[in-house]
Amino acid sequence: MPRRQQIEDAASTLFRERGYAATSVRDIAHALDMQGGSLYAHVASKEDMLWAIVTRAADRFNAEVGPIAESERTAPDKLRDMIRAHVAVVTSAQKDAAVFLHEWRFLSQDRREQVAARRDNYEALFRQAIADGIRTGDFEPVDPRLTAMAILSALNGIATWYSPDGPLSQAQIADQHADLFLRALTSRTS
Amino acid sequence: MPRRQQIEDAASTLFRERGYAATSVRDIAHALDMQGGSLYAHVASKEDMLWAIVTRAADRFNAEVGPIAESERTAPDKLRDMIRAHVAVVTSAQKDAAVFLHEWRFLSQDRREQVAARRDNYEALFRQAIADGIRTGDFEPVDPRLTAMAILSALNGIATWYSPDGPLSQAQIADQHADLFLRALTSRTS
DNA sequence: TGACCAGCCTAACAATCGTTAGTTAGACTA
DNA sequence: TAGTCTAACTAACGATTGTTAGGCTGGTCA
Repeated sequence: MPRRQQIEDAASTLFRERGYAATSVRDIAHALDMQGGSLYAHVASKEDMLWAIVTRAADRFNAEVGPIAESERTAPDKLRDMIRAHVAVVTSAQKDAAVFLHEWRFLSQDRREQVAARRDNYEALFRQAIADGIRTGDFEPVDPRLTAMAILSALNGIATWYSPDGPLSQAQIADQHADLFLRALTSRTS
Repeated sequence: MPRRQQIEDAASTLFRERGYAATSVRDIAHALDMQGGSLYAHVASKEDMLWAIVTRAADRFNAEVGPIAESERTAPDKLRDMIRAHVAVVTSAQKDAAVFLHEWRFLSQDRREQVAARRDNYEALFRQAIADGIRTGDFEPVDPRLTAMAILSALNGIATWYSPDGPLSQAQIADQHADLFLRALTSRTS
């Protein structure tokens, strides 16, 4: 594994455990048996490491969920698979996802704005799927914005407590969440 | 308002905006037109301010939701009101709630353990209500632990985006969430 | 063999951190 | 009036922060 990625991985671990502001450059270097200053042969700044992790995670979410959102199928089927894909990213790239979700506010202003924009686009995929389902009558007439936020908050919360050693597998967690929210959305007067 | 509480309020604002680790004691003092060292006439340490905010928020949640959880009524009615009460705290004590939810990990180990224990007790109220509803046949046979976590993650997420100036009132947000999750839980073969 | 190069080291920088100590000005109280 | 309390100040402490500069080492390639 290239050195640069080892550094980002170590940074991701520590940023997740202690938070960005409470993690020193020397902490990251020490995790790799290096000296603090040596990091700067590979990285321009501390914020660059955070930026790399955040974009990496954002790319993952878009890559996994985007194609599903753009596919042609009924809203319930689509939303179910979007939820599953989102959970898959949260659990399989857990460290990056957690850093992405909680530490992005420590980026510089313009980078922070980029993240906010990407995040809004991403949330719009869920809003749109929900709105489509309401239009076709598959879903109850809920507020798409509020509901999308509720779903994503619940799914993102998984990053906080999930453990690969836990009693529930990735797939079980994903399916149970998908079931829960589809039951919440699906009209019962069908 | 007593000076001590003014300090905690200013600290709550800044801890929420910038995070605990990225907020200096001098920042807090400056927000009150004081000098950094002057704070220590009122507060023993920076961590003490965080501790005060965190316990204050935890007390609020227990005070509002606890009595409902202990009351005697059907599971759906109980859970609906628990959700409403939780949302009411999140929206009305937003700053404290956000600090409680995101910054408690910066406490010392024993205090952190106290918070973790209280948090687990609190989540158990929701787990229990869900389990009761399943036993009586009012709710679908979901995993109570996972479902409680999903609900609380969604409700806590409100602290991130809620604004009193937004288009939705506290009550609307609370009701829509309650509706959503009760629909998700309520068996349709009734 | 000799030049090159990535990878890491040491040492230091200016700034900022949480915290302490000693002091001062004004308001209450005996 | 003298004494005490409150709330703030200034100045400094040792430690740690992100970052930079310059030097050393081991292997790669001509």
